[in-house]
Amino acid sequence: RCENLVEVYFQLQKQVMAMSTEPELLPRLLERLNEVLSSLVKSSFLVEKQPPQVLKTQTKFQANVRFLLGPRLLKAAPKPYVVRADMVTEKQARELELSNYNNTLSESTGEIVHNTVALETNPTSGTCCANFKNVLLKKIKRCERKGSESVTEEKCAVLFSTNVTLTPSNVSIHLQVLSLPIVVIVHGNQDNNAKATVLWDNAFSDIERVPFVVADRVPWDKMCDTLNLKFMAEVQTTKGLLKEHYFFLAQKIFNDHSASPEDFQGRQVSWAQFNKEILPGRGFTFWQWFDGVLDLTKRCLKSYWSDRLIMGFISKQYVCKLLSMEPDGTFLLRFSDSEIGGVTIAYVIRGKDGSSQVENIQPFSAKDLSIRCLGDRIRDLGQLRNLYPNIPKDQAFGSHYNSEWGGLG
Amino acid sequence: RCENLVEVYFQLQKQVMAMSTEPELLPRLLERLNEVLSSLVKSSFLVEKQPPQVLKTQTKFQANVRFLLGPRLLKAAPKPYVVRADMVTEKQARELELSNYNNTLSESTGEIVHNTVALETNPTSGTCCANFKNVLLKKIKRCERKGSESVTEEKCAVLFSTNVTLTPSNVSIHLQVLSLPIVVIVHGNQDNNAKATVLWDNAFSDIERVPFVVADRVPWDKMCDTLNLKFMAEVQTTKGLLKEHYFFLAQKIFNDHSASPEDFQGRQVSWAQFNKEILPGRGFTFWQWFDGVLDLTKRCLKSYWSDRLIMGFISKQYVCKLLSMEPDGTFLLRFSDSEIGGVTIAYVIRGKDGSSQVENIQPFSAKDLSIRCLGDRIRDLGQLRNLYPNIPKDQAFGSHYNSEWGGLG
DNA sequence: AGGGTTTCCGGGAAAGTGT
DNA sequence: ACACTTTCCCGGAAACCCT
Repeated sequence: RCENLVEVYFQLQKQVMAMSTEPELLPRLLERLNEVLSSLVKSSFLVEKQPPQVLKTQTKFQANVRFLLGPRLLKAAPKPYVVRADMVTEKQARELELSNYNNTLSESTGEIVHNTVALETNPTSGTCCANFKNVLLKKIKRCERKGSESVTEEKCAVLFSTNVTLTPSNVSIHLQVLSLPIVVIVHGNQDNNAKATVLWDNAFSDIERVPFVVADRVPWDKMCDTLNLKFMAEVQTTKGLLKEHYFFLAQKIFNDHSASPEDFQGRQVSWAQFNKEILPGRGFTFWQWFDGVLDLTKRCLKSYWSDRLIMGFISKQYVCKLLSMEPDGTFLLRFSDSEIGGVTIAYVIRGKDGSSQVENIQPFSAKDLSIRCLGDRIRDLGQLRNLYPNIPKDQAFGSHYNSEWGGLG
Repeated sequence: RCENLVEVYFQLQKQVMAMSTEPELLPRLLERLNEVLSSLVKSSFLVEKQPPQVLKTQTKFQANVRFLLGPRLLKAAPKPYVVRADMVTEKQARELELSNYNNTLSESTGEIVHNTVALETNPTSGTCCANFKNVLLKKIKRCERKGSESVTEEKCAVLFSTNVTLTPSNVSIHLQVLSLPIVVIVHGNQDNNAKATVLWDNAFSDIERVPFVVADRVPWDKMCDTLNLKFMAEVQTTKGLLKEHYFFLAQKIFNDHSASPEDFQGRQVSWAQFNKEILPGRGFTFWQWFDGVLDLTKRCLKSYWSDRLIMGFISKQYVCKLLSMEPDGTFLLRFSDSEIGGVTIAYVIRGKDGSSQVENIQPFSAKDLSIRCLGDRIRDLGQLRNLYPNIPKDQAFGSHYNSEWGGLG
């Protein structure tokens, strides 16, 4: 608790003042003490509630900053101090960081409506906060972009700043703190790509860094962890991704279908592979596809996934190999490769002569599944008998059956 | 062409000036002439393109005012004159009218963005206009409303105003003109009711009136004409409403099922009956229902209506009487009474014993018909044979058949 | 509690912009 | 021509407001 540190400071100050026996040392000691105090005070000004890291213009959002030492150092403020929130570019953030937050901002990169809020000490909780509700970014001024950079790769931040005068010492001090990096969008169709930028940044940036540099390529292992955590967080499940899933994802993102799982271990994956390059023969990037899966699973398949009824991340070819050796009507579920946010059923038809043919049903989208849920659709399809490897479908999906046909236009 | 009048004025002025033989009369004559000029000039400032009479906040709209005498009287304007557009309440409009447009506006009842536009003379067309594109009403300040009045009954207007200095005489003059009355809405769900207010006002207001008074009740005959004109304009058809339709509508709006068509002729219908009172047992007013029919017909039934295949405005009871005397499979189309914007098929089933039963199919909405059109739906239904009175359905609807079953998820 | 009124905002459609 | 980016705006949902 940093308030204790302040107490230590004041005790030290007293001691130094008392120590008037060595007058030529005193000024230097005091100066040093003041520096320490200033740095301590500045670092106790924090963003308690971050603004959304994907921020849409013309859409209200919330944020909250807290001055930990406020209750101690602003005891009898004559008029309430006001905290400003301003949009700053990555470049501006970097300059601020370089100046050790001693510069002040010249101009912001986007107008925030209702961007000043009083810094108030709540007497009951003893916290000193400025609570931004109903803040709204009206318009964003984009930076110069070089080459293939898209606006959803551009990071900016909200700078919270205020001037306060500390009560006992009467020292005036300029407090500033940056939010986490933010990607500003103007329409929902940019949400995907903005999320990719934020995910990459959050996962792979060093804690101490020049804002907002981040590696351009990272070990595939780390990417796997990130995707796994994201999947579990987004879908709200405790069942994470498995080794075979990672293998499939590696094949997809590296577009390499000959390497072994071990080969992928040591590989590096680039930002371009993650969300710039179009997957061969598809109209979307790896992340756009993966995010589609996240969305579909979150919305319609959470319980199925958590019951491990969805193999999901597996290639059509491999499914074909697996199923062709199984009895008639064996099926499994995989995410569509060709369609964003689709899940498809693969099943085997085995002739009396022992010949086998693997069929893939036209993928279901979240919209389809909101009309009739997956369980019911599986029940409807007579050609499906056993979930791979060998679970009778009624046993596997029985608890997900919802309604007989009828009802629902 | 009022420019001629100006010429007459200038000639008169010259003559009067020349007529210095009677010096004591001169000042009075001149004064009178100036009055005439002023009134002439003022009345040549017109709204060429009216703003929408149902105006939604936060939605761009256009308008255009024209100063007919501009090209004649503003020949060498030093700097361009600017026309303002301001929202005024009905009360303010009335006060302006009373002052004969000599007052100036103190405050508007809603902020219009980009509300000043230059009054420019187009050299090629020789017109002097101020063209408001990209105007937008940001917010509306509602008036005090008494009792049961709804915001969609509130009329306001746009006041266009400017100050110009006439070139030859160097007289400065304040030009003002009001738009037609406007109902301001904030959401599409108010559109219905706003349209009712506007329709009533446009149809039943006197040309000369205090803004914006209008009768509270009007002869049913006039209402019929109005509904008919509205129907034809909205649906874009040359086939209007028929006597029997009016009779049915009268029964509905007056909630009187015993009166004869002649009885209704002389009746008065009130605004309340038109769009305030809820139809008994329904959740909507007469106009809301009628507007639903307009919308449905415009969007999905235009050609059917124009081919007179839709009886439409007819009561369930009367249909029952008609059909019960017809052979099996005789059907007709009527607008649903219970559902806004629905069309239903009534048909007769006749048993071998001669007994007959009239059935009504669940009404189709515009959404239903956009999925599969009415013609196809009639084709699908095997129990339908002949359109009342006696046209084989393939003959009546054949040209409206569109697709066999299949296609379309 | 319920209807009238307004705000919020997702997402389709179209316009604008750069290449 | 095309893809990226933004604006416009409909209409569902929720909040707000007034009984």
